[in-house]
Amino acid sequence: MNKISKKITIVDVASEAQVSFGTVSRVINNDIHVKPETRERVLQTMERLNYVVNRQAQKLAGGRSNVIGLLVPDLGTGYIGEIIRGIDSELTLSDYDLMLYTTHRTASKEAGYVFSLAQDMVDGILLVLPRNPVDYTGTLAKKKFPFVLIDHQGTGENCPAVGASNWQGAFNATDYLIQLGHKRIGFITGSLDLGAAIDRLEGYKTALRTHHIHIDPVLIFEGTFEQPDGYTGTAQFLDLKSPPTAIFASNDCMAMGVIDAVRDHGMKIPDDISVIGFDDIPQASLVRPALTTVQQPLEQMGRMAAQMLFEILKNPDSKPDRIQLPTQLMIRDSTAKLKGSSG
Amino acid sequence: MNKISKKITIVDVASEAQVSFGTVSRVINNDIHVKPETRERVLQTMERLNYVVNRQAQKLAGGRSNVIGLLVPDLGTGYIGEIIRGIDSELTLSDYDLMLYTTHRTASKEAGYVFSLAQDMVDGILLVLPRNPVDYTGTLAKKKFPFVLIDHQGTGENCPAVGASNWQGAFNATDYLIQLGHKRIGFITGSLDLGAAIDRLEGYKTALRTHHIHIDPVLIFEGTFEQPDGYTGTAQFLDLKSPPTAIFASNDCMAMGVIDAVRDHGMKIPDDISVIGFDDIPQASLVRPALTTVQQPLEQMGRMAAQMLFEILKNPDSKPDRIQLPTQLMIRDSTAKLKGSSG
DNA sequence: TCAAGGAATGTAAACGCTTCCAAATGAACA
DNA sequence: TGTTCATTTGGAAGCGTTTACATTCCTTGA
Repeated sequence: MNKISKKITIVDVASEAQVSFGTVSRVINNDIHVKPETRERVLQTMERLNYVVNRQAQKLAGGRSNVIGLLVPDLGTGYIGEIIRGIDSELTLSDYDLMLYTTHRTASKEAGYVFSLAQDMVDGILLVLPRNPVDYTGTLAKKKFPFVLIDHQGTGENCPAVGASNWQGAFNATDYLIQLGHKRIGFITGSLDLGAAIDRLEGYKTALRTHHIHIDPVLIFEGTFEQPDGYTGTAQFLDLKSPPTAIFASNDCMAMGVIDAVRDHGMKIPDDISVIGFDDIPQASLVRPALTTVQQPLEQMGRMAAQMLFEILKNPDSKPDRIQLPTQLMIRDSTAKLKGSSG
Repeated sequence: MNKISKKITIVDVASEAQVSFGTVSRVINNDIHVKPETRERVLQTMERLNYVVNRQAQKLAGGRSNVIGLLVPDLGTGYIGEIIRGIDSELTLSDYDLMLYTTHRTASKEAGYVFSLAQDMVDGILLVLPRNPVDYTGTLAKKKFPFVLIDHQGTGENCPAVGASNWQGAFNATDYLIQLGHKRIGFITGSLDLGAAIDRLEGYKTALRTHHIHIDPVLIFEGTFEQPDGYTGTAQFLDLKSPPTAIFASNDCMAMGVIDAVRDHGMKIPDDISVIGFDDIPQASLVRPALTTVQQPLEQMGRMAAQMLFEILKNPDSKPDRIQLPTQLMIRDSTAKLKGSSG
């Protein structure tokens, strides 16, 4: 109620509660060595004074800051948005706050800079898809800085990571198309420097092999996970003498490009051509026709990653864990039985 | 190259560069009183030692932290995502980092708590759409804490804010429908505790009045900006004896609900009924038929807000500015001339 | 040649906390 | 009653900065 409410510190709380500031600090940190009634008195005083701990000072003095960092490549696609939601929902249950770094933003500076910066801001860090994960994880592991990789790309290192079963997802999707009678299936890859992209490609290939279908290199277009790749690849496919009857894009963004290209060619989905994506971003169920896609549990991945990080923070010596969440084929309206197929 | 690369501080830099740490601090802060050659030497030493300033300590010692906060209600709709992208792109050009707070996450605790927390973490804060802006802005203004409101709701206060011309956007959209020959136009409102929602409703009403069209209360459905409202409202409209021939939803999310409801009623868009949304979220151009909507420059709003905040940070006494960005009608495929209309 | 004054640099104190060690208190036992 | 040991509390040092003030150095003009 004072004119200018000056900042309340542990010293203020201490003098109000008739204890030393050391004791107040102990209360804050749930130290055992405080008499219950003293603790209670201090807590009440903190309440009454609207005391809020200064995390800067906490961290500076060698404690935790109760802030975790999230490093993402960009905010473009909704893909990240889903992951953030998962993280956020986990944060709700904890006492942590979130610091957001986008790598494109700091691409100019070296990765090391970001980390140095992050390291004394946050207690741990969550990493989404840095294109070149080598430096990142190496640096962090060396410094024993707590981190978890999201949608990891399987660098040799043995570090905590949560990902999805990309291989299985791609296999199932391809298999499903084959069940529908499709034999010529175009595939648009993601950035092949990413483990996830490779796994998807392999899943596709394996499904074809399993059904003894020839893997035609002409039907594989190398993309980069960006929407235009879907368009370009599809345009290329449709110019073939023997074009595919179905197209499997390595993510939903590219699938949107595929849809546009198909439409621009005057063909109809799914009547003339079936389309499958990967990720199940929010848009996927909204476009018309609704996109059949492989659901990647993005939100859950974010949630799990946050959980894992908290676990590591709590118990720094826990051994690195690698979690793989199942993907699920979401059958919607962009796929159909091949016309004239007996399948 | 050392085994354990211990943290480099200004003291290390100072001793390496043969100056006192005070001088190093001066270099960091671009203080005039440093001999150019000394400055150069210090800068080179910092470079060589990979020195990175500790922002915790900076802030603690009374300086800035070079971190700004962003307080958003949630991460649901892509609406926020667009805004964040704008902010982020502005951040790229600056030396600031971003702290993300979601209010739902802290709803349990009082708003004051979040602010106390934020205030000593960040230099300034960007606010998106807190449902009850009163407390927030009041508290902040009183403490003279730098902040900018995004997509503001016009509380009486005179505080820095960037918004969009909701009224004009709604007017134009309604006017356009009328030009197409529509006379019975359903309107689904947003949460009417928000200024933006009210402005949109008023724009709609004014357009009708301007064309001497009766404002039928039956054609106004009160929603909350959530997708299901669009569905419910539309279902209700279509059950009317004299149903609307066009529906204007106060945001794109609800428009998606409208589309679903129309489809479920076995009617076609835009042949049987025209639909307009508001916001132009990324999905809008992706759904089929592509949604005609009022483009709200979300990314630009984020960008402007960040700019304003930086400006305030640089010059704390600059007078509060209220920016209103123009909205734009994006005509796509969900609207058409009224059948049998001579318009 | 010397004093005066400004430019450049050094230094102590403070920011709000944690942590470690020392001091005080109290309980249990002989 | 005194001793011992565990529990609880107090207080100093330090985290990496900024800032205000003190000091040193160099110019300049008489």
